[in-house]
Amino acid sequence: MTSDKTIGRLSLYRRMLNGLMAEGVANTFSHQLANLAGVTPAQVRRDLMAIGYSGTTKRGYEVPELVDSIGQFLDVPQGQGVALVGVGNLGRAILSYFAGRRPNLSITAAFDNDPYKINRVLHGCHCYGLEDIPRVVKELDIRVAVITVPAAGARQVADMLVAAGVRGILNFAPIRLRVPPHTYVEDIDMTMSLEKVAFFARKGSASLHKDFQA
Amino acid sequence: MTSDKTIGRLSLYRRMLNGLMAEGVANTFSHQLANLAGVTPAQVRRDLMAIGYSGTTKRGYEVPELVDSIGQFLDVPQGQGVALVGVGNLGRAILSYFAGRRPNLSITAAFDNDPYKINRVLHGCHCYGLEDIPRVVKELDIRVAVITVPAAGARQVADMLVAAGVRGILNFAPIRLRVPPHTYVEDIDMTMSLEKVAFFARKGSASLHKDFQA
DNA sequence: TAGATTGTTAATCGATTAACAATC
DNA sequence: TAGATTGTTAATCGATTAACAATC
Repeated sequence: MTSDKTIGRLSLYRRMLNGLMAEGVANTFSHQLANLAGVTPAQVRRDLMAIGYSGTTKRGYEVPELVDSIGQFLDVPQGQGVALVGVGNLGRAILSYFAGRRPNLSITAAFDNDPYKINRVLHGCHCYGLEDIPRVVKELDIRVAVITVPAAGARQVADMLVAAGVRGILNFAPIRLRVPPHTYVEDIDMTMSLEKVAFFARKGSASLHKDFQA
Repeated sequence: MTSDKTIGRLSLYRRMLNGLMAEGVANTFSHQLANLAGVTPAQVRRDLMAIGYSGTTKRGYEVPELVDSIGQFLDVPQGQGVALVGVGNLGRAILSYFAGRRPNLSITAAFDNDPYKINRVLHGCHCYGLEDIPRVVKELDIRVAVITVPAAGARQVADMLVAAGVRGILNFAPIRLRVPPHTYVEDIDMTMSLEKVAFFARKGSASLHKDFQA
């Protein structure tokens, strides 16, 4: 019963811990990790408790062990393939963004309906036609997809992906996808986000970011 | 005391209403709008109540009037300028994404430290050097910025923007910015989002998207 | 009127925070 | 031990939902 938000924070914690490891830090305390991730120490402890990792009162949390524990909890056992549909400006930017970033979670197939893009390799990723979605998704056993097509085509693409076996979608199209139960959709709505920022920039709301501890 | 989430939903409602207007629909009911936006009818009514727009029991909400009301609530009186810092793959994709989309909220200045990009025009937007941030932000009276630089440079960029007068930041860098109070930061963390999707795709969580009403 | 809808309050739900005993 | 930290429960907080009177 791990919540959506908990999973997001675990992803953050791991990133911070990787940063600490790179600096050669061997152990950390909940308040240090909390400060890096921007949450409360109690939150950190609750989240780590949820994945069954225990610290000690002396040293807190062992950084390499904790990274490992989070990985065991979050990651697919063997590297998960990801599909990206819609190789426009945004799609290409995302291909490049994820290229070689997380070997465990890399985009392994791209799809577009532009004949000039089909059968080319972009950022190390082969581009197929949309009609190849059923075949390629099944062949590569892809369960996760990113949708970066315009709103008008997003629903049809989502239907094809789900029919081919995709169970999680990161959706950049500004439209609500209709998916069957047990299919997870995460929306990134850049227009909505920018409008929110503009609103609060004008209204002077309190910061979303809590103040840091000195 | 309008919450973060309410503002986001208002942005969604407006988009749905614009779609309805394009179809020539003159009035709508809370349950119809709720179905389009993926929230409950009660939620829609509460949100619209918050901006002071009233429907009638006979016709529900007048679409054009409501679009206007939301605009008056959300939008800056005269078009707000937006700065974008970091004209890499992602930055260029976002420039293109917002180019001409919302005339009321368009990116009016881009910044990068690459000499090959400086003084060029990309997607209709002039690119300046990072050192021009203080001057240009003040000259154009920019209050909103998008950060698409790598994590290593994001904090420094945010500090420059805030010092120059920016009060809202849409941050794509995977790092927590440290901003003074009354500065609003909205993070879009694509790596975290994709990890969440991969997790729930594997674990088979219930869909984030509630089932639609038939 | 009857029926559907709105505006608004009360109840519910879930997540976060605060508090504190247990531990080293 | 004393002091700082962890694990865990209880209290709090805020947002969402349910319920219902008022309205046309």
